Amino acid sequence: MLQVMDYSKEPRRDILCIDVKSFFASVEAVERKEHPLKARIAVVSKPDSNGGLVLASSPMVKKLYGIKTGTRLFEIPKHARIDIVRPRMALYLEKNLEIISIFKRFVSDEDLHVYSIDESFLDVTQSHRLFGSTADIARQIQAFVWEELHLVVTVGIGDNPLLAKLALDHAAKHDQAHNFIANWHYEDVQETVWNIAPLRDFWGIGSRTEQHLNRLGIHSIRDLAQADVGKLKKKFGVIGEQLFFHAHGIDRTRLSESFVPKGTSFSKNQILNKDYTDKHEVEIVIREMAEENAMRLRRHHLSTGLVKLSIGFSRDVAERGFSHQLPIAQTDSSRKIIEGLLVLFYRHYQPIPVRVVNVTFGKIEPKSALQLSLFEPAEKLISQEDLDKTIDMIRKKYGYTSLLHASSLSSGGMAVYRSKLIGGHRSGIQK
DNA sequence: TCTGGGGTCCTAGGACCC
DNA sequence: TCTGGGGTCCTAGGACCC
Repeated sequence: MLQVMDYSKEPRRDILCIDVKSFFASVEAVERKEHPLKARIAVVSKPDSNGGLVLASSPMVKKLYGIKTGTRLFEIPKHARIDIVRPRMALYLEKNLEIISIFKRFVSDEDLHVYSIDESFLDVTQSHRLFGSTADIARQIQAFVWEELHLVVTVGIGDNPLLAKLALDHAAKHDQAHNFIANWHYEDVQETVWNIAPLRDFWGIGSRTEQHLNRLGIHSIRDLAQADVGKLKKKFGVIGEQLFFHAHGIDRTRLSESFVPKGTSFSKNQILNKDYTDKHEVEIVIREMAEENAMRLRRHHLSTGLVKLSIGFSRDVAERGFSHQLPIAQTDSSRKIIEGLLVLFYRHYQPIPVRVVNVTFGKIEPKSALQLSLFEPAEKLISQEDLDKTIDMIRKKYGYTSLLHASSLSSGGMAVYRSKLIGGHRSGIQK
């Protein structure tokens, strides 16, 4: 007996999920006046290190060498005729904005949800009178993006955001014959959604959840749709229930309601170029990362009330590392933030080689008036604040490298290197 | 010799309160 | 005399996404 859903009460919207084919690599191709589908480019996170990671590769590179996102640099054959390119995040961000401006010709702001640097959802239910059918709108967007930017976009169409996203990932991206557009609706779930394999390719299922499901005898999306919801809920909590409904193509998210940018945390993550055995060198890295993150706070007139520090140990040891957080008085002061992080660091430090450092600020709030602490004389507080602002101003004008704390100049310091990065990647902007 | 970086959400267990 | 119980908040860890 097949478990099938009654879709008559489910929302039916006209949702597009759009992404740019091999976005970073395609932008690089266009910059070189090449056709994005014919170019042979791989954008690699750290081209200088064998451990560098492919962030995007041209369709041709995928086809000829099987190189895709996540491939390591050392896995790329030496003889391969591929341009290995350093990421230019600032450039991609610019192109992203141009593409979004094209979307806005077709939908109002509330019906647009920018999901990532190269993926957006559009609810075009209200756009038909002006622009025609859903498929017409998809084709017009493709045409505009091609004419104006020479980029190829792929479009998934569905009754809700999930179906649109699945249509995009599992059909549109691979289907050049149909002009990179795919349409999935409730009626097609059994022939489309249920056939997605392996499990981990499904949105929301990673390798861990796949293993867990396998242990429960669930090996396909069809199996998942036939499973006992009660049991899933018991094993996975609310996620279990959600997985079950997703397997049936059900998703009640309304774009116009869901689009509430959270923005509650800022984080900096860094895999060090070697294992750090000297705790002072780790401290310096923490200071730098905190400083950069604090600059970001001040630039946006925000403050944090919670600092988190995660330390990952070297792969050579059995221990994994630790992660701790500490509430602090709402602040944007580098000094206070660093103080909190170092409390965490020295409270939990063990003499084990460190390879990964993560600094996160939580409880981010708009900065109101100057927040005075009861325990600190007001004058001292203000002067520290002025100092931070001055430092930021100079850095904004002359670049991060123009002002470094003395500690950053020792061998553990990577601030200079990192200053050339935006979002962890080279910005491509000359300082 | 091989470790990207920036996010969000969920959960279990403990502290604390009434 | 009693191993109460529920709510809320916090923390650490895990899992996922692009």
